Amino acid sequence: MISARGHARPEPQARRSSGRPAIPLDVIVDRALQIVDEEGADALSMRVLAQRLDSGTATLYRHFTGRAELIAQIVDRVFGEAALGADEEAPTSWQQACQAAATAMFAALNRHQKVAPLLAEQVPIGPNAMALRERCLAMLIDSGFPPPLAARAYATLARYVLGFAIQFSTQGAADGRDHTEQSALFRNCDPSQFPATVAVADVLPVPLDEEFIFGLELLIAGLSQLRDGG
Amino acid sequence: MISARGHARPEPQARRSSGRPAIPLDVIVDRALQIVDEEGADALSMRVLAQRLDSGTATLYRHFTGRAELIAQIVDRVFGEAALGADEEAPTSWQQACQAAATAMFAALNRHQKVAPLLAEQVPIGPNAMALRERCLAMLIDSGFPPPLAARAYATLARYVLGFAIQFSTQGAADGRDHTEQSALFRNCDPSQFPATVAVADVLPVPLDEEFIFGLELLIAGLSQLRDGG
DNA sequence: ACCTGAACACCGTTCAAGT
DNA sequence: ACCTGAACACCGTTCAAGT
Repeated sequence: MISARGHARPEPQARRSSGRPAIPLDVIVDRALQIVDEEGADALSMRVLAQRLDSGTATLYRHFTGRAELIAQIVDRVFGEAALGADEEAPTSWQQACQAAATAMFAALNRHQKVAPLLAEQVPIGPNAMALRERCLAMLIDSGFPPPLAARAYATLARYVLGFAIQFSTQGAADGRDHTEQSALFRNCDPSQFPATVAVADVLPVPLDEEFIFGLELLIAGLSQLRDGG
Repeated sequence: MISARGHARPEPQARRSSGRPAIPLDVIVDRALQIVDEEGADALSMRVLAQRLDSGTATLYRHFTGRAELIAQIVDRVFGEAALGADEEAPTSWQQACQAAATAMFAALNRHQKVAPLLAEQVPIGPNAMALRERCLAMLIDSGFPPPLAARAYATLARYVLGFAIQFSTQGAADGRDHTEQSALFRNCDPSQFPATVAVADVLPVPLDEEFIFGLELLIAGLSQLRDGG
């Protein structure tokens, strides 16, 4: 309330007329991620993004060379969240560290379910993605993994997380098929044609995070054997 | 050459004028897959597909309710190839059967590298995908896996393959970054900022199929332990 | 200097009109 | 009955013209 109407600038934050208060890049990426979260990746067009920012499409091309770069920044923001999540715990073993990192990435992609398909469009080389990869690889090497094994371990874990995260984007999506609906679909198969499918559908739905942990522990257990001289 | 000019129909196979020789659905899907293979998923538009078939976009909507259904059929065709590949070997253990199935799917997606992102758009429920899942689940249950374990095992393997296959679509793609170029990119990182990344990049590139087998064997070894009472 | 409306060449989808 | 041109409401991207 201090000097609320003191040396006020003309039009404190009016409707973004023709001044130069360029929109900060963070705000653009925030809004873009928001659109993806709320309405899906298909809903993110340069036009609607510009509109949400009270701007024009041409203005966006001042910040990004094109849609691909915008998407790269959205993806890297999610990697940033994953890095934060992985930091929360102080692991005492490389097994715990791997589990924490993979789970943090999984959680970040869970929070932003519609982002996963965007990961398929390009190899993540944003700063947050680079930092996260470096941290994981360094941790593995420090834990006694020879570099070739560390490389394979990281690649395997990363792709496992990605494969799982993609499942998010097809659940509760536009086609309205979520995880439990999907198991209902399998349960209603012709039992004479698909007996095994029906049998496991009866035992489903398994929560997705439980399915994720299941395979993650398999991989980590396998890595343990390899490292300790399998 | 028998009666080559006998009771010839008018215009043997001329330029698809206004007759009713409806284009067989297989041909449409063939052509669509061909476009995806050759020019990428983005190049597959209803317009260019119609053009390649000497037809119009509206005609396509007689065979498919929309683009989504066309894509579903393309995806299921690839599952069909995977099923054929898995059939080629007569496995003697569930471990071999899992390896064969996952490898066949991997190989099919390798042959059709640009198809992988399409898998992210919907849960595969085409006939070939259903049949492959049924076969795998039945094989696991027959091998003594309790249904809940079989369900998790299948989900884990399926998502692992998908996560790996997606990597295909980003290599050699429009951005011209392939697997070896990518490792070169990592090798050229700032070594003081990314020492571990540079260290493993020196030891790369690992062929993608070797990376794939590495994690696959980890998963199968882990499943063995679980089933035989871990 | 920075922003913008309007254009260009595309999309998926639909429908009245043709044969 | 089946096919089709042309339209509708969108895209990403660019550029001359505004302030």
